[in-house]
Amino acid sequence: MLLRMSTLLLKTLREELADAEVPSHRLLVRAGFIRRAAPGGYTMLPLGKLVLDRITAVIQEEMLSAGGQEVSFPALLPREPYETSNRWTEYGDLLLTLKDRRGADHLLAPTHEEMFTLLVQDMTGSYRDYPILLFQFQTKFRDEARPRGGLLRGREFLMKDAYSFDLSEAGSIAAYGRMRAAYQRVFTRIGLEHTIVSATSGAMGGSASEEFLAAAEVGEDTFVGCTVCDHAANTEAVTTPVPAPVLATAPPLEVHDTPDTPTIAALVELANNRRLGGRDDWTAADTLKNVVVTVDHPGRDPELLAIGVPGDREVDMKRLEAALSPATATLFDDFAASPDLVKGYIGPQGIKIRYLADPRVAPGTSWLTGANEPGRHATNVVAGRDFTPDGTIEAAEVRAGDPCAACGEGTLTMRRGIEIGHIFQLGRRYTDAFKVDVLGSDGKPVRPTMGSYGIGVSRAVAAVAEQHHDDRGLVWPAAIAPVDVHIVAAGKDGQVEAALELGATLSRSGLRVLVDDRPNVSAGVKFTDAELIGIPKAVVVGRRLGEGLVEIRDRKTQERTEVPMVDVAGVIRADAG
RNA sequence: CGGGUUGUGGCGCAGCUUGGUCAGCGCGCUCGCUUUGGGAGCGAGAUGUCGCGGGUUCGAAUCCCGCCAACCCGACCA
Repeated sequence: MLLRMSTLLLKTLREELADAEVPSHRLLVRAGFIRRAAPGGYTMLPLGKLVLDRITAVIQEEMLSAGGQEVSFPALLPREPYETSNRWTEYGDLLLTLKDRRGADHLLAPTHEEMFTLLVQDMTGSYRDYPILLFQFQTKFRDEARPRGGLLRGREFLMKDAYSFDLSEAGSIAAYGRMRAAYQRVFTRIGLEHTIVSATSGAMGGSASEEFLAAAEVGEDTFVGCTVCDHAANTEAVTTPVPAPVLATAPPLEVHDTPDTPTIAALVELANNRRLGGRDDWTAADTLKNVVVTVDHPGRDPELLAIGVPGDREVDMKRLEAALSPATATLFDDFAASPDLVKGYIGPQGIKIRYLADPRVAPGTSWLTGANEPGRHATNVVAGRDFTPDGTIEAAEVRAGDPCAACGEGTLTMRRGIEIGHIFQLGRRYTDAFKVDVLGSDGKPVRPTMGSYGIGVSRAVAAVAEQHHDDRGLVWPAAIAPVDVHIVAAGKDGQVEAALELGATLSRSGLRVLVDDRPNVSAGVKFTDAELIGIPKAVVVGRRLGEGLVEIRDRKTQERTEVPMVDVAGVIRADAG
């Protein structure tokens, strides 16, 4: 393959786009890989399409060698299957729906669990047909409230989704393991430094769930690692170690007048000033903060729910929603309408609504909390004695330095990442919904269990750009660079002709080649563009052409070496992906 | 969904306060000549429904109303 810059649909921008913030977005636009075409929708220009296709090829290769079979479903689907699985409502506003000319409801699919399940139901009937692993590349649609970051979060994006169907739990776990390994190979091959973290499965439903996060400052996911063990988790999935049971030796509950203390800070200050309970060492962590939220279950009436967390912590709404999924939660503030709930002075004792507590609010722990009367708080409020939560919930914010639940020794560190892959065991959620049964070897019906495995392909382009750039531009990993070598004709005197000739030679030897043969463009411009575009190797055909020498530049290391023209293919090939 | 900021040639911006040679600048683009190893020089050009709709006015990029879009922030605590 040989591309000539003089004819390539490419326009690099000298100046920054005004509204591009994140590095990948800025650079991909400036270097001429993508262009915005719609809110949350991007056109892949020739260079961008080449990268996308190379990533696609890597994924396809690994999926096939993991035993996958490729199919392709429509993106435009009727409502019924999603009605059956309940996702028409559960997916909420994120689902991009439309009506056809007859008024019938359709959707532009956000993922394709339903269609894969129906296909397998349609085409299998016997245990002999299993196990099955299917995958596709497909444009997915989500009606994002706020697309951002260019390719990082769009309303339309390319995704590889795969689904495994097994008749045994062991088979399903094995499929999960194979896909997990395949994903590691994919991300390693395309040059993404990634961490596998425990996750929640969200609106897709399911149990065991892990995310592949590419570390990047602009990532929307926060994940934790452990200083001692190799535990890693999305903050949404972090579990809080339950403190050792405390003997219930606390003195009886006592109510105090605590005027003007609607906030934890004011309460702690007053408690110390007045030596509440004979102490002057109260801290926010001794208090129990009770937050009321309105929970919206899809297709059901909203419910009021109180959440109890130690007073030194905020409620993390993302963690809360993950814990309540598929329901969504909003902070409740209509206290005028609920006289039972005294804003700023809520306590769990005798509360009339459902009450879920942080795991730290373990039986036997004693708290300073609201007395459910204006201007009054209670001390020695003991969990399990003075109140019993309706359950525990992981909704409190996670902080660096929190103890690790996995090993019990280390503490948590926090980083940000881009979700580039998500794998989870779906179980029978969809095979149940569609009543998929096949005949087992014993003649009895068996219901397949599923796994679901997704990779954001277009997002991966941006993730790679986030991880591989410098102040001059992009620095593509060799395995997915749009081409292997960028030949720059630096000057005059037949250098363009020589560059094209060299390009043709390299191309015949199987390399992907881009030749900057633009006439009347100065060498400086060509060098700057080459660095912006970020091809791993550049070959400069320039002033020593007469001696048969050209310069090879490594984009990443900036290293320059002069080599005889005849050796170029060998040197490039040694490093090409 | 809320808040903030912004919409003026392909890109980046000025002009708006105080309505009337305000349709302007830089980059890019076209043509010619020169130049050619680090975003070249000179000369000559082309490109605008000033986001959209309505209103005020003799006259609107500029003032008023409505809408749309983009970007950023927040999805905020007892």
